[in-house]
Amino acid sequence: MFDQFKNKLPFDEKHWNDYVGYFKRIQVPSKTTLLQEGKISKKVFFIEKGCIRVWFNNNGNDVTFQFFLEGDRVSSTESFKKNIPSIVTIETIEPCTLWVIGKKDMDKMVSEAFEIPEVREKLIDSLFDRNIHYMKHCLSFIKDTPQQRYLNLIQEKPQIVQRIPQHYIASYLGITTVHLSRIKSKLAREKK
Amino acid sequence: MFDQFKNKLPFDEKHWNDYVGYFKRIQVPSKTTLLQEGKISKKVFFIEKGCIRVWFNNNGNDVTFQFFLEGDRVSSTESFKKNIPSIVTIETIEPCTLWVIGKKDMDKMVSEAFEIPEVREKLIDSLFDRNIHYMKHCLSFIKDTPQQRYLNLIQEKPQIVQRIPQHYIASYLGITTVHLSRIKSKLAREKK
DNA sequence: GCAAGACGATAACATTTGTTATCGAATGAG
DNA sequence: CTCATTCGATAACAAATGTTATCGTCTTGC
Repeated sequence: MFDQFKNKLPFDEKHWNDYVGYFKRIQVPSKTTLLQEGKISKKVFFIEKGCIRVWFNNNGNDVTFQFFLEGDRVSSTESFKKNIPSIVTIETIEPCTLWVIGKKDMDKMVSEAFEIPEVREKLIDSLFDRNIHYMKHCLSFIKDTPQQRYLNLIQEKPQIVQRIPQHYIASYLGITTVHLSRIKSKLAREKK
Repeated sequence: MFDQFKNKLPFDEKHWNDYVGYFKRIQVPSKTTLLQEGKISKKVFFIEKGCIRVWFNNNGNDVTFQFFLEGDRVSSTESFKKNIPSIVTIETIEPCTLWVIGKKDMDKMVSEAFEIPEVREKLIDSLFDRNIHYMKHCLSFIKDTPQQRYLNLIQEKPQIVQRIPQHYIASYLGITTVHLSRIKSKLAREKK
């Protein structure tokens, strides 16, 4: 059942039995807050079913920063790692089935993983990959129009556009719902 | 003389003598390309004097992504780490005095640093810090107006606004030079 | 020192994006 | 099932931002 998260876990397939007991399966309704902004993150979530968004509070109106779907790992990484208050809120969008692991267990896993050179290398690589991902995300805001960003999103994560309420997508793209609506209708018109 | 880079180097102060020979001091004129987009990065630069920008090629017009000043370390991190073609170009803005280290030496330093737990921890922390930095940079494009981003830049790196040509700053902020000019004159008017 | 080009300010106009309001369809609680 | 609420589309208008062009100043190479 962990097939889904294989490449998101800091250990090798053959060690599953050692660690599987660390994880707890939970079900939560939609709009559940998994981590509140300002709190210190003590858990990491793996999504078996459902979707989640991570958002920032920008004096009152929320700014959606990332979406997560089945097979993804979700946490406020920096809060979790450094024991500092999270700057983001983590919230379910749909009813979710999640696997949860606590900080102590996760830390144990990670530190043991670090003893194995190739696993260590994989973990560090994933940090670099995250960096590259964020860089490109930034860049997209500088060089692309909102319409282009919307098209990119459709291309890269088509499920998101289908499953997720439009106002979350608009805030993710950095525009208003009205403008997103305009973009959609313009694209539909051009398609004909 | 390495005081300037103390916290950017992957080893402890007391090991300087072991490594100092790896670095070469060079002087280059302004507008020198230190790494061309598409090439694989084999060097890391440390700025003793001068400033540098990192930019993306966006079909013809360049998009400045980051500025670096005295004391900063500059490289195309992902290209350097993974031996893949760089997506960015690194270019001097002013005549620069730099310290350069090649990949083989750098790798040696890093792998040795990883044997020392507290240095390893520091290195990994810095990867997380980079992540947080990029996240916040992204976020700024979603939630702030160009004027606010300009004010942030003045606050965080006042030197940049003073030393760096305006068209680079405009592209860094994601706006045109004309618009930056408007923002500046508007701010000047309001100040009076 | 001079000429060519780079740089920054500004204006006029065009386009994009935000704001507010309205409407109908979809959704969810009871 | 029904009513209240949420969600998405659309319109009219306002504000922000881009485009193009012009001008004067400042660099820079020669």
